[in-house]
Amino acid sequence: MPWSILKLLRENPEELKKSLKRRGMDPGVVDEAVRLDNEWRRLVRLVDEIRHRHNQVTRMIAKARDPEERRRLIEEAKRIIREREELEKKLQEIAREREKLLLSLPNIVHESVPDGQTEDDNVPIKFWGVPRVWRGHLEEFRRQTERWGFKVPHEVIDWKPVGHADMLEKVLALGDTYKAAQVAGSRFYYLFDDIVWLDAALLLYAIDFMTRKGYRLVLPPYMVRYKVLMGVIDIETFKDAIYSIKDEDLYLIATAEHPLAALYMETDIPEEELPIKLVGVSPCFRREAGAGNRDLKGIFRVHQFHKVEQFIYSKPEESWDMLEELRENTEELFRGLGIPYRVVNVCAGELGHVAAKKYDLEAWMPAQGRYREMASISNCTDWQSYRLRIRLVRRKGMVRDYVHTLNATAIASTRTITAILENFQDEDGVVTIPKVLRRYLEIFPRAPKDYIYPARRVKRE
RNA sequence: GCCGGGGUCGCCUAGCCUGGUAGGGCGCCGGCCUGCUAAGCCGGUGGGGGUUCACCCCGCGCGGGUUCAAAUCCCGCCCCCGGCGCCA
Repeated sequence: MPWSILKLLRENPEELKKSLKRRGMDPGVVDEAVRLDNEWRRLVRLVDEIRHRHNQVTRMIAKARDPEERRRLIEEAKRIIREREELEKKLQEIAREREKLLLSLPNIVHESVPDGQTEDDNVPIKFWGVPRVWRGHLEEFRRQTERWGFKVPHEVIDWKPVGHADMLEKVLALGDTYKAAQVAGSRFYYLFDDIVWLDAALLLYAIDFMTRKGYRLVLPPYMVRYKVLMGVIDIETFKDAIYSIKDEDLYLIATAEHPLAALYMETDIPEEELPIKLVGVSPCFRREAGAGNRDLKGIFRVHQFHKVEQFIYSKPEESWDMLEELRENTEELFRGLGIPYRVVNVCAGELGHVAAKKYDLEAWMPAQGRYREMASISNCTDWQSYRLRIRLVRRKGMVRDYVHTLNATAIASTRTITAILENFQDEDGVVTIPKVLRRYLEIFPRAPKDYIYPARRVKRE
């Protein structure tokens, strides 16, 4: 019984309740789960006993030579079956309920995760870069940094930067979300020319960086079966995020994490092969059903984008170090781009079912005067591997444990583009392209190299 | 999409026709033996329950059915291989 949640449920249900309370969930499900688990175990014992009796009689029939004896035993077997069927029905019912409830339980919150239920309760652990802060945002900026005791060096500017949505559509005129809305709906987009080059360059930058670190490059399926999704996300996320294919058991992936986690489903991994480090590249499709009217303008929150994703299968005892490695990778990528950011330790209530701990990397957005999520870095411990039956086999004693899975954004194209548009525009609307992207652009004659120029003059009041 | 062949306990494989406790090899784990290594010998090797080494149940791609009894017979689905068709 190596699954951490079941283990805790049986050995220390109070701890499990605490974890649920920290997530702002009803801890009552734990009592219900304990009750169902006990009842299930009781019924398993009963049913096993009857099956045993039936097996005994059945074996005697095979041996019986006397026809009268045989007839008598078959009658006896039939009688036992009638008795068995009733209990089996009950067991099946309880087993289903138990399974449903167990699979609905969220991951156990790690002790280093801060309390809290909203974004405001996330705790910044570090700031990097020298953010440009418009004079009108100064007070807001101080609140977002000093509240946590950080003194963040920043450059004060007197002109107000243009928001990423207006930069894209009005200043640069390289995106059209109105036409896209007509064609596909809101939260879709057409991108043109330099922005498309930028998208491609960002992906290559991340792929190059991650593969140099020894991560294996993977292009995964963009659609997966229902069974796979239930192995990697919870039912709520499924409803809010996942697009399905009509008349097929296929669903568009919301991130490469899903097919990467499933790459080893129903597999025993020898411990000497761990950690397995992958970098996936794929489009991501998200319904954003729970998003309401948030970020309706521009390309910050959209139904499709490209992402380079880091993924690690790890031994349980190494996963917390791996989480820090993934965080460092993502940070290095954003430092390379020169985008000022902070890293927050996401509070218990905002974690999502799957993760035991999660960091978000948030870029400073000079036009909004806020840090906004660019990347997220999670340790899912054995939550996914239990469901997908991914185990590691230890040589010593041939022990089977569940591996730990971790995932992290390397680069999500559209979001990173919004950060570039806001951070690297000058007063005239010219956008400077991060130097690290140059090598991925210079081989193409028509790609921009150093700057993206505005289509029209920036009007300021 | 059609026709044919196949999917067995980590890997390979026997058993299927003719229903009656799933056998062997490799690998691995533990032990014995042995100057060392190798070989050899013995036991173990999936999931679950349990009074935790007694024992029991389940497990032969998945799900149903027939039967006292299903790896074995029947039906549906998934996947793999070969052939045909279609196709960027």
